[in-house]
Amino acid sequence: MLIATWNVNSIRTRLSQIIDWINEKNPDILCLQETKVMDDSFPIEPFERLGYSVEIYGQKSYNGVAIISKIKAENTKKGFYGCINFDQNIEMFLDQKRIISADINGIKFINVYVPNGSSLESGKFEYKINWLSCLASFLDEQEQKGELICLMGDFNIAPSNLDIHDPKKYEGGIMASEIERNALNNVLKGRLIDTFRIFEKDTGHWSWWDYRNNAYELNKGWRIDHIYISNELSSKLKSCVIDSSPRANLRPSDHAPVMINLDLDNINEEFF
DNA sequence: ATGGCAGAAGCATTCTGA
Repeated sequence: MLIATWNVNSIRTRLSQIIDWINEKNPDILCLQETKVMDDSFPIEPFERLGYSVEIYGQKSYNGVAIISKIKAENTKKGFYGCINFDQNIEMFLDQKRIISADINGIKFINVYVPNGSSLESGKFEYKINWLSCLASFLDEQEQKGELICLMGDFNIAPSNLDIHDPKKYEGGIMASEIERNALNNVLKGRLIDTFRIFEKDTGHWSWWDYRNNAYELNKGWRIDHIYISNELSSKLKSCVIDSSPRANLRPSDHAPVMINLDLDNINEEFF
């Protein structure tokens, strides 16, 4: 089962590139971020023609997430719905459409677009840390229910300095601060593993390159798009790759898709 | 410290992103 995540930076601008990529890779599940469109304007038909069903949670201009899947998703939840462990006011998170989750093949897929945070001094940074705290509560609830998890998306955090092309320049700053890394680790809590790092221990692998300063041509990137899975699924994990090729397209997204291969053939016998 | 590049909204320019 091929499972992918891709921040496409506008579904409408990137539609033909996404369709081309689906035809090439044939993913079973594709989670999108930054669709930047309201639900009634989301181009569902091109995906349905290819045999996919589509779950969307969008808004005008900003944010927006979607789950495209061959097997129809069930129990779709949009936003921090049912976040009973969270003692803060979640009202502040309702206007930004950044999380959608659904059950497919006995696994809860959680697709996130984590706020960028702008800079450590910004109010947006506080929002980012609070948002991650709410995500941690959301994950706690799933764990209490015994769910098998695949948490994926654009996290806007480089988990370590190996994930930054120039750590001396950027460490401690936005996307590379201890505060953000601690907040991310509080989501993962050792129960979720970074699938990319199972296969690749070295630096030099990026999922995002700034549009500016010729960053892609100079290969000055960051690894901020991640796929995490429950420890219990680790024996099913066959690969994790970043496909940087779409970043070389004309009018590309600034992010590249990340994809795992999960062998779920016998999962029902094993877990249920 | 700032801007650089890109997309959306909407029609000049601003806001936002990372």
